[in-house]
Amino acid sequence: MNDLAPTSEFPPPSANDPAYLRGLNTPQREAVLSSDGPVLVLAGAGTGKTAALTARLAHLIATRRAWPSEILAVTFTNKAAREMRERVGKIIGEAVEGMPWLGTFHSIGAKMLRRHAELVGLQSNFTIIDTDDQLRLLKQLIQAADIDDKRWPARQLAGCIDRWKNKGLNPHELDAAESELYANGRGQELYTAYQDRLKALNACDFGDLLLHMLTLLRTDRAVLEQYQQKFKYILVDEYQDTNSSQYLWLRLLAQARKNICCVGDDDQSIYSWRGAEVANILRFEKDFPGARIIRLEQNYRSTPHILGAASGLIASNSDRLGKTLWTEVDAGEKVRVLGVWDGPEEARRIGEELESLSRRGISLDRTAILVRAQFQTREFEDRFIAIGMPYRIIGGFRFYERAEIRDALAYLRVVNQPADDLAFERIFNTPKRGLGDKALEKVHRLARATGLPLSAAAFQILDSDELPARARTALTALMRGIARWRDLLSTMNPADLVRQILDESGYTQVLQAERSVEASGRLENLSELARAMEEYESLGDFLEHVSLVMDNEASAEEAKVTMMTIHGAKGLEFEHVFLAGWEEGVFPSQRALDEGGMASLEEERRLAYVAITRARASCTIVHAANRRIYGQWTSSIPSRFIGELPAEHVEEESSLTGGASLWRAGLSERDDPFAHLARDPERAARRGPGWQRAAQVPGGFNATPQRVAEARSSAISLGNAGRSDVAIGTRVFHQKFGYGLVAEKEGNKLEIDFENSGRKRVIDSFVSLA
DNA sequence: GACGCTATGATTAAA
DNA sequence: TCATAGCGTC
Repeated sequence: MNDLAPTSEFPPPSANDPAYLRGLNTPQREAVLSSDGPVLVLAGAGTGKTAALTARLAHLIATRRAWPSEILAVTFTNKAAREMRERVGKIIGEAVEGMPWLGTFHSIGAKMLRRHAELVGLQSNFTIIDTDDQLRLLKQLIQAADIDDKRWPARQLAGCIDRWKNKGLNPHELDAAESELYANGRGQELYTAYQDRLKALNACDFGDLLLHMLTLLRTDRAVLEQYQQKFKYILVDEYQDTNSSQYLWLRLLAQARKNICCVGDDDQSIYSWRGAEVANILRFEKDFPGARIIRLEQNYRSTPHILGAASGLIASNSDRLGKTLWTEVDAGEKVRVLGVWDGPEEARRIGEELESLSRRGISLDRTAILVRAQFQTREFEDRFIAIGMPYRIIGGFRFYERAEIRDALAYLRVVNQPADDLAFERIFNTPKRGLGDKALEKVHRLARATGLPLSAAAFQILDSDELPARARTALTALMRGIARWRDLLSTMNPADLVRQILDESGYTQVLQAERSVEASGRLENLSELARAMEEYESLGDFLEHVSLVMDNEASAEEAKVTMMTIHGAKGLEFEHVFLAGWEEGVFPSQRALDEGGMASLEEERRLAYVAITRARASCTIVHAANRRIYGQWTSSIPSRFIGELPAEHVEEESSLTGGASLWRAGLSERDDPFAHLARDPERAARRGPGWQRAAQVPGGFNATPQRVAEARSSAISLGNAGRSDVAIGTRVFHQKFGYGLVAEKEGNKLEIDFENSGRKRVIDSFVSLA
């Protein structure tokens, strides 16, 4: 147990203590006051980690050890960053405004990268593409490489690339085994092509924000030293979630001064599947010899039974740094384990419990239902709609992922960054303006032939007869718009600009004409977007913000029960928590077990630990004997995690004859709840990784990066000299118009007298010598 | 180019 | 079961 005696080297609490130290316990004080040298704070769930962290920041600034601008403080989510900024602001006041380096790994990476973009072959106004753009781009590359995208889906390649970037590997640094992960060893080739393409588009994906910076810090001594000098103190939240790339990045930055403080909890590491390495936390002492390790173990959140149940469960894991959570609170309910017949009953029972809590005057805002996977929320939705139980589901679509928002952003991106081909493709025929695949293909061909971005090629193609009259009219209107909007960019504020764009592009009109509830919701979202933009001075600022930060704030009107995944609940707490679907196959997830074996089981167990420790006053675990999975009724057995809860902290209840304890005794791992899948050989065959093996058609893809070209805002020729093998009088052939003689030549634009179609204006890259 | 059918596959998720 | 992506037809 902890004692109240102060650590000898630090002064004991006194009345003269600055405000930020008051109310902290001994280890928390230690975490705040041990400002110099490497420190690892192992902070258990609910142990006042954020309080200690913010106090530490305040302490560094108050004691003049560093200016706010000399502290690097990184978090994983915007929410955490915002919260820290707010709390530090409360302590140190205005000075928090001067903390430019408090943010997420990605926002800080982006900020640094914009300063040094040219060193990695980008311009500082590079676009940050999201996963949607990424997939479309990869799809194109996969097709260009003649790979069957059925066998080797773009998603999978995206997953590999993500993985490589998480590990800090550039394309040339992949070994054969990594490259083997995609298309029989063509992973490296595709990764290279992808990176080249991104550079040509003057774009980055999320992983690049870290990887490019890491590469720079590794290879450019001047840049590294600059930042090592700048950051006197480094602070890292949720250290157990760092991936290799982030780890290496931190280690380089911290190497000079070694004033690094990492806060984390190995028991709450639940993101290994997205590249997090618990090993980072385990090897901290090796990386920074003499590091001070501080444990925060006093829990201010949960009752002893809840802590006891959670601690007992996590004790089954191996390789823990080990912490013993304790609390001064001494009363409280046991964790309740409830066995029900099936999914609908689970929803019914939890609904009743919530109603009863509500009747006892407990706000539904303080309750939550946590699930392993999003699909489990459906059962509850059905029930709650029926009984009128107010609920909110966290997760799913975010604001900027909505189609209309992405469309609007695509317009802005094209205006802001002419080389953004992905955005241009998106708006090309949105709203529908009669420009189909054929027209896009033409523009593509010209862009490829000239090395211009799509929007520049589109301007050019208007001066020719390549497009049918209708398409040309439509494209002319679009391009005139783009030119106009680009002109307005410097004079008009971004909010007004987006309104004008939506208006003039016909986007608003189409939605207004629809007159559906959906459409009006979209219009609503778009005006919300414009409103959000009013805070920004330049479009560039806004786009940076939106790609990294924007998320939808939950509206707080009526009290509602919250439904979300356990992953989503990490870092949150609720008075009363319901944990649904604790059955083998659902939780622990069969899929995780199949893929990762023992390591995954332990991660699932940590997930269970996170789930239980979200609860302050009560925690109810529910398991159903029958559940419909993918439309098939499946009988299931209670999760092994239920059996691992220490009996003295648990109270069982069952609506079934025989009781839940019956199952607990005998049935453990022998039943496969997904056995029905195995009985259906055709379905089962599709589950295995066997389909990944297949011969690939070899094909060459030209990986040479295109040069990033600025498009002009008018349709004049870009000074292109045109082909030298074509002159007036040359006989040429054109796909659509046939044979003809060149009559006029101006740059790359030709006027040709065609034998059958008369005189036409065409662009030289569309003709061949006859 | 729009619509409708069929095949397919299906955690967790931040920036 | 259910959502979606891709394909084929009008």
